[in-house]
Amino acid sequence: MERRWQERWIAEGTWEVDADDPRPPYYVLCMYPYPSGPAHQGHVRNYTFGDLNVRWRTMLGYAVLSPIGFDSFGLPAENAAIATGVHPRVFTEARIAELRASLVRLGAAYDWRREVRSHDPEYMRWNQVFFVRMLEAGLAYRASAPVNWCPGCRTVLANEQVLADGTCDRSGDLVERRQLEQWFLRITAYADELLEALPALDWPERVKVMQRNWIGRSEGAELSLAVQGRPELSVEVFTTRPDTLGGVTYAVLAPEHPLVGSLTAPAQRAEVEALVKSVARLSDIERQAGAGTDRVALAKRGAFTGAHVINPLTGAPVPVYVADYVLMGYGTGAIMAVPAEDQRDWDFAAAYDLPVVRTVAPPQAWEGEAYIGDGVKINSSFMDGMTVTEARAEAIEWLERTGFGTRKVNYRLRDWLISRQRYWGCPIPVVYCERCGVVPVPEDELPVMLPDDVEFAPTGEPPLASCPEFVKALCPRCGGPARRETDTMDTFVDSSWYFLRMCDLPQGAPAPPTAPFDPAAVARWMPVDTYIGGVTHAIMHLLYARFFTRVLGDLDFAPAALREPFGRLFTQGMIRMGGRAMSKSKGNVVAPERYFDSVGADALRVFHLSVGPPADDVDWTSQTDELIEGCARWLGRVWRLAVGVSAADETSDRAGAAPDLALRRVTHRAIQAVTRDFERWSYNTAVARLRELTNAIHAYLGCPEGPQTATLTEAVDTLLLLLNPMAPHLVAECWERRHGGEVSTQPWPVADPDLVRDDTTTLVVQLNGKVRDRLEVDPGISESEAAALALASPKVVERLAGVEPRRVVVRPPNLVNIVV
RNA sequence: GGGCGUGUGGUGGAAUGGCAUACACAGCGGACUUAAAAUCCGUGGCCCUUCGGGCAUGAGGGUUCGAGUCCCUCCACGCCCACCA
Repeated sequence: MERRWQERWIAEGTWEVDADDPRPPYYVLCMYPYPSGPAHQGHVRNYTFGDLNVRWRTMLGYAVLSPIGFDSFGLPAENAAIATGVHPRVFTEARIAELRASLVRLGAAYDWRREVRSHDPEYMRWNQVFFVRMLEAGLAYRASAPVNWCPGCRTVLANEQVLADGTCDRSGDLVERRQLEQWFLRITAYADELLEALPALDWPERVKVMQRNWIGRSEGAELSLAVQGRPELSVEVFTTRPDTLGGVTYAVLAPEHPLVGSLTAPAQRAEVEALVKSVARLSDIERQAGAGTDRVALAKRGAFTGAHVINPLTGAPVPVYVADYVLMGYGTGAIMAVPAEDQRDWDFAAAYDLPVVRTVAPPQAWEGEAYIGDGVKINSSFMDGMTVTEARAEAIEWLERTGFGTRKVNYRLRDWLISRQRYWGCPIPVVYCERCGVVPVPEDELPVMLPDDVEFAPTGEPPLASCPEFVKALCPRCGGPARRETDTMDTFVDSSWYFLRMCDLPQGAPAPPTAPFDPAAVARWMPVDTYIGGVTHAIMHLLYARFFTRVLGDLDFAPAALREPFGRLFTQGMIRMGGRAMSKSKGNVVAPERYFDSVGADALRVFHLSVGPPADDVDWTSQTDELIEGCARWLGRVWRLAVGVSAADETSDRAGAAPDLALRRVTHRAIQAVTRDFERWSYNTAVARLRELTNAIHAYLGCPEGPQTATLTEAVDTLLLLLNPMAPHLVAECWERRHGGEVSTQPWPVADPDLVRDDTTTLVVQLNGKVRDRLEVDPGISESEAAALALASPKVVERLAGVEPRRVVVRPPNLVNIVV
């Protein structure tokens, strides 16, 4: 039964919409999946929520754009090639076919003409065009940088792909640090805009907070510390507390800092070099192992350089140390240390016996060490007596006036490292010419395709380097011999603009397109109205996509006014089993296919909708199969009501009686409740309301007066319409049998306000906050009537026993609270 | 260490400051059946002497006529970030 509808929806193009559709546009999108094979429960959950929105918005009268695609580049395909020798393209396309089949079996409504696959040559071409244009615009650049090298994947990773414990988020190997020439995208140029646009987004607050923290804007000052006796040298430092200048008793360079060599005196050289060498060997996790107050560990990890810098406020020379608690990757890689007002500096100072000068008077009973709170400034020259806030502003002005420093905003956000030393990705379209240097491949020669004849086994060299025909190139500028770039792009580049491409018709467009997407189509559909995916993408994907959308607007590919790609974002919870995320790599997967075969896709969909709030995690337990069975049982009841209740059960010759009115009330209240629940992402309660409606219809069938056709038809039809976005196969079949035709474009039912309103309501009578009686009253009851009724209640009279109430709180028509 | 979130029956969960436990799963009882499955109906927090009461939303305070909901302290769990200067 489900298959028939799935085939029909595809054959008839039921879910295809075009840009000239007269209905108002609405764009529903689920994060496009990495094709790892047949769908897992996380996919089912995600695409069920998406499909519900597509079908519901369609019934509300929108032209709903519902595309799908596959994030088809990435490591697993390449690892499979290493393991089995199957080409990544062959492997990937087989996995896509499996996942696509699962999505079809789920009954999800897609416009398949818009399918995007990252590894399609046309998609690669535009990736590469964007890169070249960004290179021209100065938004892509090449730099030598300390990078995260994963020995298992034999590649460099983005900061975001290194987990908190210093391991690779894919292979779990301990990540090493290496210095390599890499390609970067200048996302930091957009840091402020990405930060400032956050508040206006209709996104979960915690995702916004994560983005805000990741961008990590902090205001302060950058200043130069003159090196004593070396007028040609100075140490640049960033601080958020310029007011604490008077407390600077030493300075610290990161071990990788370029000045370490020139500042270190001969007498200290051996010790400093030993420290630098030992730190270079450490992974991030080992480097952080002593973070906190472990002074023994700290004592091992710093060294005096022999040099001094001048404290600009006091004019006093202070020693310069090298220590690994200062990170080259943040700020300037050097700090002015204020032990009195920074706990890390305090710890280091204590370990190295360095002086502490307080510049903020701590509170009276202060027994702690560093004091970072507010207070009165001391030992701070012209700032003495000020508050910290005042002193901060004054200090910056003083720095700018004296030329020691400038106001500075610093970001935690780093530029986006996109180079990957892997095969199964989009090649970076540049060549290296002996004479001209870095030269982009001309746009009419794009895309640079991946050669098939390469060595996949890890060699330490990128796989593309193993193909001489690929590497050997002619310089587009001088025609001389050149070497082609052998790195490919981070796959997050692919996922940063696929939603724009989907506004067009990648699979149906007249070839060859002259643009990555039609700007008019983008203007019509974008931004995505409802974007649904896992919270795991809260930082990387969503931030990169926001950045890319802005860049493409600024480079005239997309409408310049389009800044934000995703207006409303919903992040669904994870599926867990045995306390851990359900995933293929952990081997705790319960495949959806077996439920498609047994209870059907509709029952599995309803399970995912009903099990709990969509944003919450779901625990897959021994009880889950019973819950899914329960969903299937309910759908069976609906089926029997819709197509099994014969005319003989109905009598149509009776005027509307009490049971009819009661059922009509339940029906119309269900419309109201389900509509509200859909708006607020509360699918579990929407299912509950529909089950109540089902129960009410059952009860109605058994009422003494007997069921009436009109009432019954309205209730069952409404049930079907409200259920359609959840269980579309069942409803499509029932609707066709009852009425003929397609249910998918039926209008969403509208509740009759007269039927939603009660003609009586329960008035709760409380005595000192405890419920003592319940009275059926008119909903329009007045305060005085309600109070009088409550006070007249026999149960109240008995308990009051003549005592005069001190106060009577009346909230008609729901509650009267009598206080004695 | 910082930030955010969660804690309600046997289980998943429901509840604009106003009837706590909707809806479901499991359980129990019944109808139908030779029997089972399926289906249908009923029951369903805990305690007390059943009438009727009393006590229950992680613990303890507070605000309020009234708190699962708001405020404070604490406990437990989860997630994100983390020598970020």
